[in-house]
Amino acid sequence: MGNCSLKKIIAIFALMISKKTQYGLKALGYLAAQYGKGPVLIADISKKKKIPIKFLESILLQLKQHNILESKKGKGGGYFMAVPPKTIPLAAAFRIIEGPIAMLPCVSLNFYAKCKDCNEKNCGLNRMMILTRDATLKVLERKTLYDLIDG
Amino acid sequence: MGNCSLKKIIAIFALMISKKTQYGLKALGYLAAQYGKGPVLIADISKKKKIPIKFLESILLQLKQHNILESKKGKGGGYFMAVPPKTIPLAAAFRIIEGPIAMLPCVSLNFYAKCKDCNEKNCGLNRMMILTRDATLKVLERKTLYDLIDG
DNA sequence: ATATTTCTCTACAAAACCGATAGACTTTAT
DNA sequence: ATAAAGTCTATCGGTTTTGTAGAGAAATAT
Repeated sequence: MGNCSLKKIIAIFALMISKKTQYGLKALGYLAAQYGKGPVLIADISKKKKIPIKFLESILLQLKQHNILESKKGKGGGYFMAVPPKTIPLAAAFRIIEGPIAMLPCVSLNFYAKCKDCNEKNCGLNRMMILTRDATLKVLERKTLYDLIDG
Repeated sequence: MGNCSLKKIIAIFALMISKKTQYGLKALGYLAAQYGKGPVLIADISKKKKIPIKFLESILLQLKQHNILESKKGKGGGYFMAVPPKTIPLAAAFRIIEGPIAMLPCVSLNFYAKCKDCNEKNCGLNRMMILTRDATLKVLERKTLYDLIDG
């Protein structure tokens, strides 16, 4: 049927960043706003930003393992930013949270693999994807976690 | 955290492009190159571009239903571009095959959906995603199917 | 008319992925 | 010792992606 429910429309978002990344960036924005004020409870972030707590836990942990966040256990503990928010480009957070799961090999420098059946020196698609990639990176490398702060 | 290499970031953005979109855009590049030369067999595109034929069929059909391609049945039939390749922005093809170009529903022009649990007037993430959306669109609206032609 | 060619439509299914949760474990403060 | 808080492992169900199979419909050639 031609009837497109909202749910269906959302479902066809293929280029959309994942829920995980949305959660992660929202959490980072929140922690950026609290920078210098001491540890923030996972439960607090979860509540304020409406993020499922166990899911959030794993995201924060991952960010800690990549040295964007630090944590403190036990009473009075929590998560907090390891460095000033302005020093972390958005691109860095994206890279950590989204992770290298799949890719278009022929536009990747790090996980590069030649397109089989395609000479990329010649490939129109390759050329176009590089252009859009660079346009996006130009933004995400310039903006930082500080820019994620609400308000 | 200063050492966020360009390489890894690139891998992440490449990962957002589905197989379907790769196939579709490659096929369009091929058909763009054959513009004005009459119908091209699905089987021919499949063979030349190494795309699974039944998968390709559905993609081409979808593009036809959105008036980017035309087809002709029977002997001497096949698929061909409905209009000159230069008149179709990449963004149009992208939206048909993959869906929205924005990375979040709440910043999408053509597939907008409101964030629940988030006042987007205030949302830092929303602001950043709008910036990236505009950067990407600037490329994809300017470039056309003609630019997908190999060589 | 009939056979052939070619696109069209419906159905299905394996595999991968995503979002989310449960529960036990470790570390820290008091 | 106890409670608070993050850490780790394991898993689950549902959705999406990728791809296949096969019958159907339309155009063309003979």
